[in-house]
Amino acid sequence: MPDTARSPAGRKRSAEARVAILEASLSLLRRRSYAELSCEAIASEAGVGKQTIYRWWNNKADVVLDALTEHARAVTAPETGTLEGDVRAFFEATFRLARGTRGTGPVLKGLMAEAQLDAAFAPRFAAFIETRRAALRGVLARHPIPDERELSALVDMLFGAFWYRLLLGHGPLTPALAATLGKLAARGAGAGIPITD
Amino acid sequence: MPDTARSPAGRKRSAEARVAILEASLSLLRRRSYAELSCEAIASEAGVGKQTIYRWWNNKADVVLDALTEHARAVTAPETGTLEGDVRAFFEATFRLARGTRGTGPVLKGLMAEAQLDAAFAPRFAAFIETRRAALRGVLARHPIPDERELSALVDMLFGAFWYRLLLGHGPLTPALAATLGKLAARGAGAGIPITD
Amino acid sequence: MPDTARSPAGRKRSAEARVAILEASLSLLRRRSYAELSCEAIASEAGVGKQTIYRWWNNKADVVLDALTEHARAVTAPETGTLEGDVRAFFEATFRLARGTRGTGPVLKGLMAEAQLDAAFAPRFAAFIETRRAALRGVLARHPIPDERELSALVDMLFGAFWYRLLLGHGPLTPALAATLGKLAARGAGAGIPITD
Amino acid sequence: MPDTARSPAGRKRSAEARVAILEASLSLLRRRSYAELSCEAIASEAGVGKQTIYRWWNNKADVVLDALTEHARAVTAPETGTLEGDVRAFFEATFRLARGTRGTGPVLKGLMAEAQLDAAFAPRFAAFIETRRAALRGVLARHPIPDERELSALVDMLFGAFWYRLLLGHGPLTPALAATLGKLAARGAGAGIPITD
DNA sequence: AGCTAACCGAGACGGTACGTCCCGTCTTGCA
DNA sequence: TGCAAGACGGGACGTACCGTCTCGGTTAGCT
Repeated sequence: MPDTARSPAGRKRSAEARVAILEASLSLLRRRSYAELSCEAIASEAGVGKQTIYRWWNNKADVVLDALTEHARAVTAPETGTLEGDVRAFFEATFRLARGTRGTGPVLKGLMAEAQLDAAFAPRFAAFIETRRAALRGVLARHPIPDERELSALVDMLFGAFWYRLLLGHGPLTPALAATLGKLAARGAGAGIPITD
Repeated sequence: MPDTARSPAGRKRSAEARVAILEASLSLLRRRSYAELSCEAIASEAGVGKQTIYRWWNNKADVVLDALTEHARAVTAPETGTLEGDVRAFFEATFRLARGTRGTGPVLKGLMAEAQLDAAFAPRFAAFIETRRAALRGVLARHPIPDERELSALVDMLFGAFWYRLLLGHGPLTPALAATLGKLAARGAGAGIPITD
Repeated sequence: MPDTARSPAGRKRSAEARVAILEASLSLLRRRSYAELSCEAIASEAGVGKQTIYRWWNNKADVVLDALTEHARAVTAPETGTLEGDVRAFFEATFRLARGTRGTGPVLKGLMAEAQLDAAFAPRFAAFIETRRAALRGVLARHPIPDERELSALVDMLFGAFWYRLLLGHGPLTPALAATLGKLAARGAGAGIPITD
Repeated sequence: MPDTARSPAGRKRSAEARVAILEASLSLLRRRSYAELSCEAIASEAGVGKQTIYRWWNNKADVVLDALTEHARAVTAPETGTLEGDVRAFFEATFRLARGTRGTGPVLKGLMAEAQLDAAFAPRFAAFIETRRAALRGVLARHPIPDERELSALVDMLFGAFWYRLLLGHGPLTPALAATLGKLAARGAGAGIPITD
């Protein structure tokens, strides 16, 4: 008995409506801030009923996260041979995306904000974030890191610096910062240094 | 001519109303989340007209930041003699506050969220954050750090790790993490290592 | 091609909400004065969102006028054979309604007040008033009135006396007054008198 | 000792403040409607504290009634020899005032409205109105009117017509109307007609 | 070919909070 | 004590969105 899952009766989900909603979200986010976005505005912009949004998503954060994931390219970190170079390259790419043409940075900030205010959204956003953390872990794993606890802390420090600057805006996300992060990461990982703990 | 600064005409600001509002905010935050807080509820809880809130603050974020600043003890970082120890002590104290009895952590998350959504609030929150960054810089300044750029990045990495974990909640803010941060900071600062840049 | 008038899209107006609002208005007006009435109280009493009121009416005056029109019985003026008798009967009925059980008088006063304070409401109230004026004109038209100008003035004098007493309250709206109005109207209409203008 | 009434201690009432308030009211009423008037605006316009208004008046209606009484000329009705002529002259003057340069009409409408909404103001406004009614009674008293009840009704009909048109605005307050009122009043008073009641 | 269920757009619904306006009262310091 | 200034507790305003619900109409797969 291969498959008892009956194909559900009734009309199928409209692909047109789905992409219209996702694109309307991004289109509105180009014109106004995340805070000014509303599900009503998305529905209106997309030429779609509000129910069609709430049928498939929970709220605007959910929609935007979906839209972002859809359009987001994975940050590709070329292998440079050294941990310093790999980290530097990873964050140069990350920073470029955050500063990017379509203003991914502001949207990320909005989603992070929503994750703080909406307990139901938090795990969904955390899952999205986890993919990025995993990517950085993958980069660091190319090189010997003595301790799991230190590796975890290092990932948090590196991404933390990124988010901290992104959210507070007290300093720019420049290639120079990426370089410095690479250098400090290399030292912190104890590249070539006997750990004397 | 002693002082030409005339005392402004009219009734003085009521200190009772001010503290009633600040305490009502904190009282409500003990019972419900920051997202569920509203200016109307604060006014009602404080037995105060809404206008009295809007006369002196812009929104709930402003009120809560004020209340938090009022009640916040400065994180005291004892001198331990080593950079590692100082950083470790600083973040042990910081983590303790964030986990603290009155739930400072969730409130900080709410304020950070608000700073992302309300452009007018962002600089006020950034100023609050800046006092904490300055404190950490003061701690690091006890020890030789070669480069201003690296110092700045190190501060962002350390506080970034704190905020990153606080906001995402993927890992705990334990003394063990504080210890690891101290260790990595010491290495990153190049303690005893010739910088070969 | 029978009918191109498409039914408008979307959910239909709720008849329950409409009558709940109108009845809540009247219910509240039985307990408190028109001035003390508020749209918020109506919404609360009716178990309805405020927006549902503002979607279909402009303010409380609009709602109350609607409610009044809904429940108002047309004043029926029996034919008595003479102008004096007809006018007398008309105003006996009118006075009875104004003194009436459900306190139509106070509500009329409130609406008249609103018409003075709200330029947008004035024409709606005037239209309501016009139906009453037309009724009286109909009564007078049963009898020969020499001049349109005098007819118009007579109508204004008769209704004016009613409103003047209703609004100022310096004299009662008794059947005796209705009788006197009938008598004066008959004389003013020049019953049996050659007009020598 | 005839008078123990001590002259009250403290500063005397400021005449400047009083006239400033009354003139500010009229000045504002020239620019905006009665409904848009507020005590706060009067105080601001007069350069006066709000308390100074509330010390001597109850609300804006009280102030405006005072200002109106202050500036109002009594309507003078010349004796013409006939009841018709006297009434006509009286209402020509009355209409002229209502249409007048400073827009007395709209202000009267506002006060009448207020009298409906504010039970405390109603008797004060009624007293003001009574002076006008007494004036018209005086005019009619020059001529023989058979019955007190009819005299009273006639006054209400005449003033009623005036107020009815003023409040509803369905017809103009022209000299022609004054003439018609005079004519109908004369007939109603039974000028030369044997009352056969 | 019809049935039926789920989809779709539109938009009204009950509800919450917003930020503003004005009320009438009170406090403050000066005249 | 009066006065200008203006903060205070309070109440209602009219608006914006929330997330849910009804409409009438459309689009499939299953009988």
